[in-house]
Amino acid sequence: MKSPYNHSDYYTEPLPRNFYAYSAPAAAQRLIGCILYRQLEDGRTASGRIVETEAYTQDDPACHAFNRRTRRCEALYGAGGHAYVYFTYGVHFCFNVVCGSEGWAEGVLIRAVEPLTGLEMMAKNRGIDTFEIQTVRKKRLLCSGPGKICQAMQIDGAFNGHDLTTGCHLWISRRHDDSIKILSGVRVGISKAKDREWRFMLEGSTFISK
DNA sequence: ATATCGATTGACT
DNA sequence: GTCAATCGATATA
Repeated sequence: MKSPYNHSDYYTEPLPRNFYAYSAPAAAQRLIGCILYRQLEDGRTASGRIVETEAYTQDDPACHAFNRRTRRCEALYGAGGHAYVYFTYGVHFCFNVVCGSEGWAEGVLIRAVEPLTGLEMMAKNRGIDTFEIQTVRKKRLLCSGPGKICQAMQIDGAFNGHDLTTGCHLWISRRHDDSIKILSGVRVGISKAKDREWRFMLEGSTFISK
């Protein structure tokens, strides 16, 4: 029952590889406002606007790839435009967009998304009553955190290394509005390099984490 | 082999 | 505000 997604629309087609060929802090800002798409095997889709990101680089003490090249963070060393998905706290998955060039680890953690379509599916995945997400306040519960996004959009370890430029299963499309403003701040939940202001947020969004 | 802790979340005081 | 859940990756020996 698979229904291919319609990529003829300028706004829904996946961003090309070169979109990601920037260092993480730059890529993290480029990704604000872009649309994250998830299509399940059965054809159902969910999407949301990326409103919060964080940058991590190989020479950054807070990065998983800081000490050495390990099995877990191998995907971070790939070419830009791939996914790095890891499991943390024994409970949650977190989704990163690999950026920069192959051989140098850089990634952007997607921390919060404004739900746009597929809200019922996301609510079900999050264990939230579909009737309740009518209000903005309840919509926030769907994707206002990296673990929540993965649970809502069914992103798990199987997506580690996934190519985001193919437009299949999981991809990102361009920003619709270029007049947005981006706020920055310190990253959340880390113990090293706390001072770097590598967290970026869409100004005015009510769908930020925390 | 064993110990520690984490790019989090939700429940509870 | 505090804290448990829960497990794999990593560090240390």
